[in-house]
Parts: sequence; structure tokens; C-alpha cells
Amino acid sequence: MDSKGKQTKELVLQTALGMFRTKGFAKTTMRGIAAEAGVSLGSAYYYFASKDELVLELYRESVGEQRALASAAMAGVTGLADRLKAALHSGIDALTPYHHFGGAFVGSALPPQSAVNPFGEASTQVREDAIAIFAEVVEGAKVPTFLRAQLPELLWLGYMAVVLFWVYDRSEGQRRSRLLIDGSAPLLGKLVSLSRLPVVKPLVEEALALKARIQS
Amino acid sequence: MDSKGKQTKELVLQTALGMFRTKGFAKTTMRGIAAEAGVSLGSAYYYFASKDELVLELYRESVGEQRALASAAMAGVTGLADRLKAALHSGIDALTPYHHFGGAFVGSALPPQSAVNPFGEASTQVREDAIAIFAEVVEGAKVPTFLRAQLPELLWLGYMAVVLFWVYDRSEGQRRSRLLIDGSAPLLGKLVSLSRLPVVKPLVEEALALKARIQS
DNA sequence: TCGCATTCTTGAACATGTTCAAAAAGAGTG
DNA sequence: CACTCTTTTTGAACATGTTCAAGAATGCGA
Repeated sequence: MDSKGKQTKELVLQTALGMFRTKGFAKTTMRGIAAEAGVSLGSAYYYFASKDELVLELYRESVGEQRALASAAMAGVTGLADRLKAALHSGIDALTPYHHFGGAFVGSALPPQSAVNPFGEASTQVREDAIAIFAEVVEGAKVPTFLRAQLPELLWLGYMAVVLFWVYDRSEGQRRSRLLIDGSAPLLGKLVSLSRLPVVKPLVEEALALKARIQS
Repeated sequence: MDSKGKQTKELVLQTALGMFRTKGFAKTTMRGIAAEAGVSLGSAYYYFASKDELVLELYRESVGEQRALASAAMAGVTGLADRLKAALHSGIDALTPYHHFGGAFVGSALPPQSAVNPFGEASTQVREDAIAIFAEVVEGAKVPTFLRAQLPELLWLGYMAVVLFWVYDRSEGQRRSRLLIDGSAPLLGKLVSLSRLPVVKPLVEEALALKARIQS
């Protein structure tokens, strides 16, 4: 059975996520979380070193859900564009309950030193899980060999951009974000097809080389 | 002459920017700024509604400097790639004194409700100034007509991405960011050239149409 | 069961961003 | 100058994230 500690940790986490959903990130205070969970402030901090760390858990959970949704949605789909579309929509689906505090999310997630920073040290595990989703996208589709290895990470980067757009998206139901996905996935599909053509291929290869160069 | 108010405002601002540069954003407190400027805490808040608003000023100043640097660097240069390169490097040059607190910059700049959010209401003026720099980039270069109107905004978006990369860039002197600029500017130049070809043009047009669609 | 080490819990204390009502200084007018 | 209205200044007060030293509970070996 779970030790007392694990139980308390889970209690605090679920209380926090619930309050994030209903009240938003800014209006949910650490004191509020502790009170609602029936523990002391210090106890909450014993399990989560910072408010941001709670967001990291949220990120983790959302990636898990995205993966599940995406796998289901991609079953039987073979076109790169359609598989990508499924993965992107799944990501937004998983994040939707938290849209109203997306701003705060981004605010605490992007600073390089933040525990939640998706490009950083602390979130390596989650990031790899997220990239794995796009690896799954690529695996099931026809993609030129010279692109296959790099594509998942690039798609994940694109997904990050979509999420950023979504965070700013004030249209009802984030309609514009859905349009963006529906429009950009086919575009990317076509670009990948064209990437075999002699006029385009050098360009893509140059881009890949650049990517390698700036990563070292 | 400046009214007393203007003077105090300027004093607070310059003190703040100075402290941002020397101590970083997080370690510079509003109380610290007020003390160093020789005014009370309340006074600082009389002129700047929030710490973020001071960052907006910084953004404003950096755009001004970028514009000056870019104009000078583009003089006599006619290739799109080279003009773009000049504009991008100028932007990073203008921001360099603040690199060590770039993280905090991004953190307060990106949340949608933030006064500093580069996509938001409050920064409309600065954003237009920034886009104007890229309009200048385009004006002096050979660009297909069907692209001319949209290109400046797209380049600005790309610049935002570069800035984001730069914020995370821990290499000495932000070497990798410079590599990114030197590599991506020619790539974009070639892409724009190719955009006239019958195989590529539909793709670019579709992208432009998508851009229009999601902006409405 | 006793003693000890580890794990967990607590709330006070601190620093900081922000607000606000009140006071001071300034500017204009008769 | 006297009066009034506006602009500017002040510092106390507040809420919140975070730290920490002290204490309580728990587990475990002898």
C-alpha cells in the first residue's frame, strides 16, 4: 500500500490541479491548496518545492493524456498530415481544461531557470515522452529517410508553437487554434513530400544541417 | 523644460534599467529601485504600475536601438538574406546587455495578460515599430509581389523565435544564436527565391491563406 | 518495550510585488 | 496672499511564494 507520504502528496497534487481548473492558476494560492487539502502550508512545500513544480505535474499528466488520445486517434491512419493532425488536436484536447490559465502556465513554464521549462533539465523526462508521441506520428507514415530521424523533434517544436498560439487564442473554443492545426498539418505533409524534389531537397538538408550545428 | 514628474519618471526608469543590467531582473526589487533613485516606493509605483511596465520600457528602448543599428547595417545591402541577417543581429545586439535576465524577461513578457506581452494590446506601438524594421528589410530587397505585404510580419515572428532561442542560449557570447541567424537568413532568402517556382508557389500561397484565416 | 533515526507536519517569519488613503508640493486664479 | 484644484510623494498595510527550525509521528532493530 502507499505510504502515508505518497497519499498526502497525491492529495495535495489533486487538490491543486482541481483548483487550477476551477479558479485558475493565479487565484489558486499555496495556502488555499493546503487549506483545501487539510494540510499545513509547510506540508504542501514538503512535497512540492514550488508552485511551479505543481505545474510540472500538470504538464506530465497532460502529456500522458495526449499520448493516449493521440494513439487512439492515429489508429489506422497512415497519412503523415492526418496523423500529425490527430497528435496536435490531442495535445490541445488534453490542455483545454487549463486554457484559462494558459497565460500563467506559459509564464512559469518558459523562464529558463524554471522547473517547468519544457526545454530544460528538470523536464527531460516529460519532454522525451512528448517527443515520443511525434515519433509515433512519423513511424506510421511515409517519410523520406533523410528526414525520419530529425522529424519528431521538429514536429514537437512545431507543437510547442501551436500551444503558444493556443495560449493566446481568445476565440470561442479556441477555434483559431483548431484552424491552425487543420491548415498547417496538410501543409507540412506537402512540404515533406516536396522535400524529395531536387529543387527543394538541398534546402531541407541545409535546414537539417543548421539544426545540427546549433545544437552542439 | 521637463516638468518635475517627467524628470522623476525618467530617473526611476534609468535607475531600474541600470539595475536590471547589473543585478538582473529578479534581484532588482522595486524597493531597491526606489531607494537607489532616492524616491519612495509609492512614487515608483506612481509612474510605473508594475515591475513589468519597466520591462516594456526596456523593450521599447531596445527596439529603438535595433532600428538604428539595423538601418546602419543595411545601408547599401540589397540581398534579402543579408538585410535580414543585419536586422536579426542588430536585435540581438540591442538585447545583449540584458541577456542574463532574459529568462525573467520572457517570463513576464509572454503571459497574455501581461503589459509586456509582445503580441498584446499594450505593446501595439512597440510591436509596430519592430515590424517596421522588417518592412525596411523587405523594401530594400527583391521579393515576389504576392509575398511582399505579408513578409514583414512573418519575419518579425521569426525574429521572436530567434529571441526565444537566444534567451535559452547558454553558449559563450550566445554563439549558437549567431549561428542560427547566419544559417537561417540565407535559408529564408533561398526559400523566397524558390517561392516563384510552380511547385513551391502553391504551398507558399496556402500558407499565406492560412495565416489570413487564423487572424480573423 | 525502549531508544533512535527517519519521515512528516507545523506555523511563524521573511521578502517582495502591489494597493491605497492621506499628506505635501505645485500651479493657477482672484 | 488666500484659496482651490491637480500633481506628486509617502509609507504603512496586505497577500502571497518561500524558508526554516522545531516538534510530532512513524518505523525498526535490539
